[in-house]
Amino acid sequence: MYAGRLTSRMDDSDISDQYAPEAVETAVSERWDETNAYEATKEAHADDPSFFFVDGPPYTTGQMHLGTAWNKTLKDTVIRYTRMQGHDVTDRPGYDMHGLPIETKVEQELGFDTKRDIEEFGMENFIEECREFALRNREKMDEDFRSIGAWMDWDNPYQTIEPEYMEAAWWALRQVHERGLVEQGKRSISQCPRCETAIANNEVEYEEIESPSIYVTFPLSDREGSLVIWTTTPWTIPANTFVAVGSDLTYQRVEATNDGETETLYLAASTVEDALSRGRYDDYEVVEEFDGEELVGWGYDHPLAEEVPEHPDYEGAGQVYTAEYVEADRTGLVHSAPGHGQEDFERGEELGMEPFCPVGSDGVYTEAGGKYAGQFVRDANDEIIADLDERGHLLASETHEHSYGHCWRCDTPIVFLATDQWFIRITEIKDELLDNIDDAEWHPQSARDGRFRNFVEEAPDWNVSRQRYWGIPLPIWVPEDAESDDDDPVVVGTREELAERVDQDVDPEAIDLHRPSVDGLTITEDGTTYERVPDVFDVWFDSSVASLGTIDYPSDEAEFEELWPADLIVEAHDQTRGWFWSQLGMGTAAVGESPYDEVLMHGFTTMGDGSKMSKSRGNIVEPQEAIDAAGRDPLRCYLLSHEQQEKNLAFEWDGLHEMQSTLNILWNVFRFPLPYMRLDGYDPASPDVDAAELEVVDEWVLSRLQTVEAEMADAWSDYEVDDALNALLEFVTGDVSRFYVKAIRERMWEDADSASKRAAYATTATVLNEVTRLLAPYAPYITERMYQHLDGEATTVHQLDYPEADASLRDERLETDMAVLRDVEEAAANARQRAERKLRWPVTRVVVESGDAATRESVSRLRDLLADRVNSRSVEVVDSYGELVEVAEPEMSKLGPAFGGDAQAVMAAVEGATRAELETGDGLAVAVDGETYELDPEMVSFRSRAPDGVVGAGFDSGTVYVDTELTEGVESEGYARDVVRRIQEMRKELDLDVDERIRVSLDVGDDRVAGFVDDHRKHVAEETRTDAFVDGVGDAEGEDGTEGAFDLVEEWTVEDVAVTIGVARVGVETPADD
RNA sequence: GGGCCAAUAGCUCAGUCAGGUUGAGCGCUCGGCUGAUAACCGGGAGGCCUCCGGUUCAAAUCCGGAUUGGCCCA
Repeated sequence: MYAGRLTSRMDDSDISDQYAPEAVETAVSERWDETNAYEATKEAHADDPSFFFVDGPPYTTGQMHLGTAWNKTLKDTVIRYTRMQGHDVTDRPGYDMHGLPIETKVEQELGFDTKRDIEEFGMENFIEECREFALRNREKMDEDFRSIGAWMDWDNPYQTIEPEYMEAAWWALRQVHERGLVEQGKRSISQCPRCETAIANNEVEYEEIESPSIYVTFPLSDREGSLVIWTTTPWTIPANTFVAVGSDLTYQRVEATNDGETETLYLAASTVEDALSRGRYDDYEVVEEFDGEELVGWGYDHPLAEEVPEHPDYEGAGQVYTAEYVEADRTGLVHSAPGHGQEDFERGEELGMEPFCPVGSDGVYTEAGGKYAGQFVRDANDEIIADLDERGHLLASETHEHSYGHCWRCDTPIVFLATDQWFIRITEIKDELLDNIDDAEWHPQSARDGRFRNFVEEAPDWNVSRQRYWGIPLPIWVPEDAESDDDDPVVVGTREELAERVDQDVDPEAIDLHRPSVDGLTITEDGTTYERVPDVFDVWFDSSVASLGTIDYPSDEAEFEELWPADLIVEAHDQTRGWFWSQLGMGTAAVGESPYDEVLMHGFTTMGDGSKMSKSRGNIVEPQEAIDAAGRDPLRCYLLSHEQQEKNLAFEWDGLHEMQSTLNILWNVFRFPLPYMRLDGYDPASPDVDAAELEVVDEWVLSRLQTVEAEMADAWSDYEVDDALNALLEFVTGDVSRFYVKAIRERMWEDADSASKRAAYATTATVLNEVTRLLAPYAPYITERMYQHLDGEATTVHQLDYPEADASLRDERLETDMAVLRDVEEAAANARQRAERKLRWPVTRVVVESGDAATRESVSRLRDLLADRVNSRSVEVVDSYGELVEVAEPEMSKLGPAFGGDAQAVMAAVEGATRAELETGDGLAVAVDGETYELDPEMVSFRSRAPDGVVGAGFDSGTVYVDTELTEGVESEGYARDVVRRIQEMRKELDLDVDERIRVSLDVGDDRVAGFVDDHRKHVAEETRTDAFVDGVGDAEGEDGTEGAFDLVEEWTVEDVAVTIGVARVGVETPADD
C-alpha cells in the first residue's frame, strides 16, 4: 500500500503552478518502482483474453535513436491501450544479437583485418568477445527504452543468442526441410571479399565509384567478324561463358574502317553510332541486319583463351543466347558469366550451364584463373585490359562512374561469386506466400497490397548460410564422404534430438549451440557418417523466427498452442523487405501460415526539411536531448501526434515544445478546480453526474466527452493512433480549457455551497478522470500523477479500464447548438473588438441575424447562456436585421459627365449619405452649398451599414450585431467590474487564500465614476470577499482610526480615471461588518 | 535503373479515398480575460495548394509527365 495516499491525494501543495515534466516524471518513476506498478498492471489483466504482441528485435550495435524511440513508444502505447481494453498482452521485448555487424565491430576493436586474424585469436575467444559486445549493448539499450517509459518485460527479454531461441531457428529449418524446401546449391551471391562471406542484398550499400568501362570484341569462330560487348568488370571476362542478345532487338553487321583497315563487327543497331565513335573508327558501313533470334547459336572464341586455359569450353559454352536482361544499351550484346553475375547465373542455369568461377571467397583468383591466379580480382583489371589489347580484342577503354554495391559494415566493394550456399526455395511456394499475405491485415492496407506484394512476387530463393562465426550454426549434417552427395542431409530440429543422434555425449540442457561446440559433432546412421556444415545462419534468419522465439517454442509448446500466430507487429516501413518479409517467409515455409495477423507500419524520423538524420551529416537528434528539453510525455505525444502509418516524421524542436505547452494546458485544467474542491471537501474520485443538477455547459462538455471517446475508439479500431490522440488533445484545449473552464469559473468561485457548484465539480471531476485514462497510454507519467491526485484507489492508472462512450450522456443537438453559439460568440468578440468595447463592460443588446432557421433555433435555445458569454443585457434572434442603414456610394463614371466641374463636390456630398437623406419622395437629390442636384439612380449605389453605435461581424451562417450604446447602467457596471478585477489582482499578488476575507479602501479620482462604484459596493464586496470598505488610502499609515496599514496599496488607471485601492487582510476572528 | 511514399501559410501538418469558396497549431502582430494570470483566450496579416499538361461546368483533390526529398530494391 502506498503510504499516506489519502493525505497526498487531497493536498495539492505538491501540484506545481506550472507543468514541470521532469519533476512529474521523476516522482512517478519512483512511485512505479515503490508500488511495482508494472507488475500490478499485468496482474490486473492476467485473466483477460490473451493478446500476442511480438516485438521486432532491434539490433544490438547502437543505442536508441529517435526512430527506435518512436517505434518503442508506439509499441508501448499500443500495449498499454490494449491492456486497458481488457487483454493479457505478451510484452516480451527482443534483441537481435548475432551477425556480421557485431563481428565487424569486434574485429575493429581487436584490430583484425582478415578471417585469418580471427582463426589465430581462436574462434571460441572471438565468439565470446561477440557475446560480450552484444550483451553490453543490450543493457544500454534496455536503459534507453525504459527511459521513455516503455513498459515491457525488461527482466525477461528474448535474445537471439539464447539456446531456446536458437533452437527455434533449428526447429524452423527442420520443418522447412521436411517440406523439401532446403537445398544446397551454387548461387551467385554478393560476397564481401574482406569479411569472406556472403552478405544479404539488404546489407549492400550503394556508392558511386569509378570503374573501367571497356568494349571488347569476341571473335566469331564460325564466320568472319566479332561480337562487341561492354563491361565495367574486366575481371569477370576470364569466366565468360556465353553472350546474350535481346530477342526483340535488331542487330547489324557493320564494316568499320580505321586507318584503312576494315573490321567486321556485330552489335545492336541503335548502338552502332555511339560504340564505333568510342572505338575511334573513321567510317563504317551497315552491311546486313539480323533479329536477335538469328544470332542464337553463333559460336565465338574466348578472348582470353590462352591466359585462362580452364575457361568454359564445354558443349554449349561460347555461344550466343537470348536473355531478358539485355537492353539496347552500349552494344546490345552482354558478356555473361554465370560464375559471377546473378542474372547470368539464373540464365545459365536455365540453359543448363555449369557456372565457372575462378575466384575464391577472398576475391583472389584460384588456380583456375590461369595467368591471373593469386591476384585480387580488381587488381587484375589492368592486366586483363592490357592482355585484351595485346590480342586485338580491345575496341575501347574508358572509365565509368556508377553506383556499385559495398559491404555495409566494412565498406569494401562486393564481388559476385557463384558459391555453394544453403537455400530455402521459397520460389517453390510463391503462391502460398501470396495467399498468406491476404491473411494479415495491414495498417495501412495499401502498403500490403503495394510495396509488400510487389516484393514478395519478385523475391528470389532465400540464401540462409553465411561463412562466419557469430551466428546460429546451421543444424545441417552432410555425409563426410563427398561422393555421397546425393544423400539427403540430416537436419536436426532440437537440442534433445541433437543429443540423441550425435555420436558424442551431449547434455541437451547444458550445451551452448554456438560454434565451435557443435562443429565437431558427428552423426552416424545407416553406415554413413555425417558432419556439420561449418556455416552459420544469416542473421535475418534469426529474427524470422521471432514469433516462435518470443514464446520459447519448441521448448515450450503450451504457449504456442494458445497464442500463435501474433496478433500484432509494429515496425517501420524499411521492414517491408526485412522483418515483415522474413517472418512471412518463415511462417509459410515452416508452418504454412502467416505468423502475424496484423501489421502496423510506421515511418522514419527525418529532419525538419525531410532530409535524413545521419551521423555523417551531424544532424542526429538524440532522444535524451529531446527529453531534457521537453520531457518524456511531451516527446511521446509529439511522436504519436503525427501520422503513424507509413509516413515519415520530420522532427522539429518547435513542435516538441508546442506539445509541452499543450500538456501544460491539460495540467492547468487539472489543477484549476483543486483548491475549490479542497475547500468544500469535495472528493473528485467518484463523481456522480447522474445525481447532479447539471447546467447546460455541463451537459455539453459531458456530451462532447462521449463523442471524443467514440471518435477515439473509431480511430483506434484502425490503429489511427494519432487521430485518437489529436481528438483528445483538441477536446482538452478547445472544449475544456477554452470554453468549459471559462464557463464555470464563476460557479467555482461562489462562496456558498450550491447545487450548481456541486454539478460543476462532478462534471469537472468526470472529465478529468476520463481524460486521464484516455491519455494514459500516450502520456503515462502525467496521467499517473493526475490519477494519483484525483483518485489513487488503484496502484496505477494503467491497470484500469479504458473509458467507453456512454450514449445516455450524448446529446448531439446540444453539441450542434453549442457549436453555433461558439461561432456567434466569436463573432461578437470580433465586433466588440472593432467597437473597442472590452468584454468586462456590458452591452445593451446583441442581435443575431441568420437566414438559416436551424441556426436561429440553436441560438434561441441557448439565448441565456449566450447573453452571459457575450456580456449583453439582451439577445435578439432575427432572420433579417431591420435597422440597417443604406449608405450611398457615388458612381463617378456617371457623376463626372453629368456635373462637370461640380462633380467633385457632389461626390463628396453623396459619399456616406444615407438613402433617407438623399430621397426626395420621387427621386434622389443632394444639396451642395444650398444648391440642389437631382441624381439619376445609376449615379448612386447603396450598401448596408449598421446604425451608429452598432457593430456587426459575420459568422458561418449569419451576422452578429453588437449594440455598444452607453447607458448609465452599462457604465456603472463596467467601472464596478473594472474595480473588482483590480482588487482580485491584488488579492492574487498578496497570495491570499481563496477564502480569505479582506478590507478595502477605494479612492476614485472622478466623482461621477466614484458614484458608479458606490452604487455597486455590495456587488464588489461579494465578488472580492470584502468584509468592509474603509477610508484611509492616501493618508499616512494608521492615522485613519482603522487598524493600521494596508497590506497592499496600488494606483490603477481605469478608463483614464485614477483609482487607488488599498487591501488589508482581516483576521479570522474579525466579524464581517458591512 | 525499378517499386512505393511525400510536396498545401514563415514552420509543422489536416484536407486528397468519395472533385464544389484551402483549414488548424506554432510563430508574428494587435487585443481580451472576475481567483488556471510567468497561465489562458480572441482578432488580424500571411497561400500561383512544387511545376507542366489532360479529364470535367468545376481540380489541392482524378489522370499523365517533370522536379525535389524519403524508404526499399537493382
